[in-house]
Amino acid sequence: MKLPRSFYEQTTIEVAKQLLGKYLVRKHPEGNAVGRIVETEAYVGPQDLACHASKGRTARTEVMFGPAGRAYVYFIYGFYNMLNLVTEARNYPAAVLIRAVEPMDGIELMKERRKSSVLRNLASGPGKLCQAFSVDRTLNGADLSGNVLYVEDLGEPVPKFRATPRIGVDYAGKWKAKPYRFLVRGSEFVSKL
DNA sequence: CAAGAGATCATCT
DNA sequence: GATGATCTCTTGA
Repeated sequence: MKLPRSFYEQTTIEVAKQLLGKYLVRKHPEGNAVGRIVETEAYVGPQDLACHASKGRTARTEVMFGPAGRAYVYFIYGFYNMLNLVTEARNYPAAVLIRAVEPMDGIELMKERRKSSVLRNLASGPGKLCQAFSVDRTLNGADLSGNVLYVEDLGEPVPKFRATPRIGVDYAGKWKAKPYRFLVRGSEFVSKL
């Protein structure tokens, strides 16, 4: 079943952990894409210096202040989109970054979009994943209870995982060391160990 | 292989 | 005007 809004209203850390092993589904006219989530990061609120919303409420961060269960997609480094899922209560800005998935369905389409035939290289990183799944800013604010982008729960238990500091947030002071990155143990589809 | 640079633009100062 | 929740390619050992 499709994860309901109430799922995303849990604490961000909890959502980030529980998303592991669930299935990210992207419906698209070209064809659908499905991947098993193997890596996430939690951005836990306004006090978290790694979280964009720590800079305040702006046009860009507005979505994170909205209700849980929507997509927060932003563009970075002039090249890449990042896909996040908004968590917690309205007016509390927090989200989970989807960092990597294991391709399950729509693999040919992903290979085309990524211009790579190496399975492990299709969605093993937040920028790659967005390319493979054709996620861009037109999906910013998209409701995850809709039929374009959502997460499917097949009732499987959350796989064994481990936690590390988040990637690429050296500027975040004491927050950079927090173990808010979660990876499925043993998966070869994560962005890096 | 590991390390480093370059690409390129929306967003905020 | 600076900078970033990245990726890819090149370099050199």
